[in-house]
Amino acid sequence: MSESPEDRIVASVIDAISEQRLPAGTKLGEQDLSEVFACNRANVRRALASLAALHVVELRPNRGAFVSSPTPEEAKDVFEARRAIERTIARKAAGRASAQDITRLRCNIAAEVRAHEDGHQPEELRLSRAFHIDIARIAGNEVLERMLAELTMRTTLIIGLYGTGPGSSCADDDHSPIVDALESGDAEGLVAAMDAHLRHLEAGVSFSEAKPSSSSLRSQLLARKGGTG
Amino acid sequence: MSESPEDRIVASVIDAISEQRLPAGTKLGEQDLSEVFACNRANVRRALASLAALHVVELRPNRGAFVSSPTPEEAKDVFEARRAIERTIARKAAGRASAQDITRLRCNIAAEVRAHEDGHQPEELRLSRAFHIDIARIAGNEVLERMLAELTMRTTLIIGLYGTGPGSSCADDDHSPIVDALESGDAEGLVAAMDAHLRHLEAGVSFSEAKPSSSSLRSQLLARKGGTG
DNA sequence: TTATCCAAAATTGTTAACAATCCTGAACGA
DNA sequence: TCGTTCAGGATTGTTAACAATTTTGGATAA
Repeated sequence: MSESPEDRIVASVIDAISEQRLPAGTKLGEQDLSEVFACNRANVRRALASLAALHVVELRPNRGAFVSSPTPEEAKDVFEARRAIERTIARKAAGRASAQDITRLRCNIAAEVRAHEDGHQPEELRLSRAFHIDIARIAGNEVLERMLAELTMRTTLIIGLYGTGPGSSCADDDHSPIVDALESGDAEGLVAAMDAHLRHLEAGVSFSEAKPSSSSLRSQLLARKGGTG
Repeated sequence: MSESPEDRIVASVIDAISEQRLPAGTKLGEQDLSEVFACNRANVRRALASLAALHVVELRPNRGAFVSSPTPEEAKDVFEARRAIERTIARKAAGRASAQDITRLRCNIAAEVRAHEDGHQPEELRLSRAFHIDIARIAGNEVLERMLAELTMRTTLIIGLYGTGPGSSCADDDHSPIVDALESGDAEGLVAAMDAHLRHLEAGVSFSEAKPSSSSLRSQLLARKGGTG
């Protein structure tokens, strides 16, 4: 334990965004955050600076911090960068996955299917992200893993802003062929499966419409913390 | 104008590291920074949080902030990630460079050669980094560009820590073939030239030795600012 | 000499108060 | 009705003082 308040804020906000509890554009007031996380404003401000450096948050001087709203341009760049990163990760992860890794990934997919059938989209999104990050961990490059973590989070924001229909997120079981290729050690097959999956994901967004949104910050952030206090 | 103190600190520290004025492990004291940049400690602390999020700095609780010291493992990961990013950038930049871009890049190379002949290594390093980032800008993907900016900075730290000999940094004119391929629009040739360059760069480091270092923070940071005031 | 201890100095971490800016909403006039 | 103006409240930005921790340097003893 003994995690600094700053780290807790950063992790919680990223988690909340990754599960679409915090939509793009949400204002992150300093007072609110300091109350939710039981710390002083100085810590909040440092956390917001970190989040801004990670492109999670936009800081507007004298206005406050807002969850980033990727532009269509930015969204295109994020997808392209993600394809490049995931290709590299896939090629490296092939032939390096243990039986235990495969089991864990299949278990993750099962949970995804369950969440999908239950119509529990936030959980499904969280699991999908965990799936990709797990593969990055198997690849064994922490720098790439961290980059992917950032890009998947931004992808979630993009889908929340420009996604067409709830089913297109990660629903159709693109993940199974990925694990199959990973298990058989077929590097090029894995790269192809991953690329197809990402292009499928990208096809599910349309930049013609933008969804404005507002939400009550407090409840969205508290969802993942012990809310009894 | 009208740049926040925090942004100035972040930019200055990154610049200083990119020119090897600030070696790995240098302590960045809050008092020192607040005096150098004429601002209060709150701003310094926020800037350090941002720098930590960018892996420029390590924060040790109750100890302070230190310029990151990449481990050999991390160095390997950074090189690998950089190859992946630069390949993608190169493929995209090919066939998209204007005549003006080519001229600017050749001009940059000329300046690099001059700096090299003058034995002015910091300037050479700065120009080499600018060269790569310029190509990223030509590629037109800001996300990849920002990632490369971070990776090149970390590369500089790695070379400073583990580089063998001053000549191996970027000296041999690997950059000219890159511009040639870029000019002729030969995407695969460009990728190959870039990859060869990066592997050449990577060959210039050895993890058997680590160079301890210390430096006087103030002078290193002030070098790039107007020191007359 | 070398190791240990301890007080003083320096540095980081926290807090609260104050200043500056922005947002809200009602009063006012065209 | 519609747009403007302008206090009042809320929020962000700044500052200084204080607390907690680490580092430093010398005194002491083996």
